[in-house]
Amino acid sequence: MQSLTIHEAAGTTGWSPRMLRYVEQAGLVAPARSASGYRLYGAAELQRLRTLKELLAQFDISLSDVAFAQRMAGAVDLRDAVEGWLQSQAERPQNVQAEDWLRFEQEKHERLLAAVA
Amino acid sequence: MQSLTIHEAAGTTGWSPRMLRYVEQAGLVAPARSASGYRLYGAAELQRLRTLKELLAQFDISLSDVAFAQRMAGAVDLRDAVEGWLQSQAERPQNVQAEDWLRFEQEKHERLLAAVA
DNA sequence: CAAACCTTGACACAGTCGTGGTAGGGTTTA
DNA sequence: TAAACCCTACCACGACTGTGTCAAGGTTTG
Repeated sequence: MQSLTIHEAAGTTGWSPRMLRYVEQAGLVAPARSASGYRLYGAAELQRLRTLKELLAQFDISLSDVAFAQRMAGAVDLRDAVEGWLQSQAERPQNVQAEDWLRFEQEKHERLLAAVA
Repeated sequence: MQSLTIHEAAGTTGWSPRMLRYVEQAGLVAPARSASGYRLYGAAELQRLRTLKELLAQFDISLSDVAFAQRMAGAVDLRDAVEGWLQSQAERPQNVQAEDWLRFEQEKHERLLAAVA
């Protein structure tokens, strides 16, 4: 068996057991469960936990920021709404060329395809 | 002059003056200023404020979520780091085809170009 | 000039985030 | 079977979000 319990996983990732449960609740890293309900962390989860910790520290962002990014990545309508809103500011003055619009629309379609696939 | 003061802008957007200052502090809608420092809301700002309100209500997201999305849109390194992390989960099991990687890399490069342009 | 605005800064307060505990109750294992 | 785990469900507490209100002082305008 190459799965660690929550306490062992905490030891090798730098998170506390308490935080591992919290991260799971946030929907970011959900380990498998044993028959009796124990969390079983595999190599993939451990790696994700380590890189997550690094991500938060490096950019000084929060778990909820990453959770929001994840939600956006999975919900095309949300993502398009937010990106559309952001698009409406930045370069309204002068520097909006037709090409920007084309690319924006094209990427939107690609995302739609990706979401369906 | 087609610019409204903060109180007038509040009236036509549904935000309170207090919240308009808060939204500005969050970096989301920054109106121009008069010589004496008064906030001057133009048509573009008013529109952005209305659609922002709708965006928050429709998806039940927070100002800080939108602020984070804006930060990601402007910082390629942050965006790539977060998307890369998200990429590392979802479909690790079986359904990762080479095409997905190609598209991911290609979009990364496009974003780099877009950021420089 | 006085009323009615505007500005920044501060206090307040409920709600959420990030964390650590603790309690009551199963599971594993020496 | 008893120690050492694990689980869920709470309480607590500081920091931040969202929002209102108030204070001290400048600006616009009837």
